[in-house]
Amino acid sequence: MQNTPNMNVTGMAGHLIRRLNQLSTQVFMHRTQEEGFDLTPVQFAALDAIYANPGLDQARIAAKIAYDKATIGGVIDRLEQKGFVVRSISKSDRRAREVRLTNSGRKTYDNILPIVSELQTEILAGLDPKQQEQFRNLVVKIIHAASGNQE
Amino acid sequence: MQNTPNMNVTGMAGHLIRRLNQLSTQVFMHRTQEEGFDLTPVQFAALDAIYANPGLDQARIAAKIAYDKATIGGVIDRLEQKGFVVRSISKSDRRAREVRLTNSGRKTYDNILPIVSELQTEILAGLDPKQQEQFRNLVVKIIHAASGNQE
DNA sequence: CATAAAAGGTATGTGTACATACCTTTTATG
DNA sequence: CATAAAAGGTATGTACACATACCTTTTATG
Repeated sequence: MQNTPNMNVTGMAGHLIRRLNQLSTQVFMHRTQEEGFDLTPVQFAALDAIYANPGLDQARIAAKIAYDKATIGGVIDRLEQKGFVVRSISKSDRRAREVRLTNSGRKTYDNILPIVSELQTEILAGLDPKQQEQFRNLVVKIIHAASGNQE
Repeated sequence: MQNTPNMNVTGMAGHLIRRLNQLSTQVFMHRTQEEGFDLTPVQFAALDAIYANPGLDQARIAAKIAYDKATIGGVIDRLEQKGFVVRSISKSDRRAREVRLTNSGRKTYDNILPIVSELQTEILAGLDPKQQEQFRNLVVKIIHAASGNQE
């Protein structure tokens, strides 16, 4: 299946990637809801970044998980509504909002993390362990090539 | 990088896939806009499905490109506003809306297809041709495993 | 053939995703 | 040190993405 001008759209990388993302999101939502959680993949990613870096401001959170600052604003809004984080104005920079987990947020994160870790394998269920490893390596290579980036 | 409970979120499959999709969408939008087109990846996918199957109804289009019928409704709305497609009530089933390309839609599709084909390689720029092939094969395997599906 | 179930679409609501514009605050520059 | 440029956030607008509810029409079943 070469990427010639004759290739069907459904065989193109972009289309396959979109479907992969659909699949990934669906597995995440179904599995976590089954366990009684109410978090989206993005909300979980933000929670993770804040857990690892208490007091991080929104711009830094956005950069860490590769998001637009406008998007992250809304995500933090919803995490705040759910009582998982609190925002406070930074003393060193009055423009910045520092974000921290509440006890509820920390507890939720601790409880959901093993489930999220586990469901990663479910997303890649079509691949054996060696292929899963291969897949991850290829994706990391693609992402790194596309942007001089962080992690 | 095994997927252990200790794995960082940014190394998890779900997160990598989300970033891949971001990248893919960005390349699509930037390249096609550079060439003067105003189409999203989803709009292009719909256009392709209609091009290949004139008179297809919305439910069938949605199934072909793996979308929710509610989402496809909006996508077709916008393609109609741009003058690329027309909708008509099916004679054999008055619930169904048959969708067809206009001359403008056909011309736009013909002109944008080579650009979209080309940009697929740009998305996977970090991989050599053999790895790109490997990547596509792995993704197809994942998607097929996740759903008894069409193509 | 009457009625229930199913299917095609639209409407509504939530949540990304991001561009652009805007306001405030900070930093850089002359 | 005044002012411009840059950075942090919010607001607004467009476009997915999908769940749920709802209406209409078709199909299945007794």
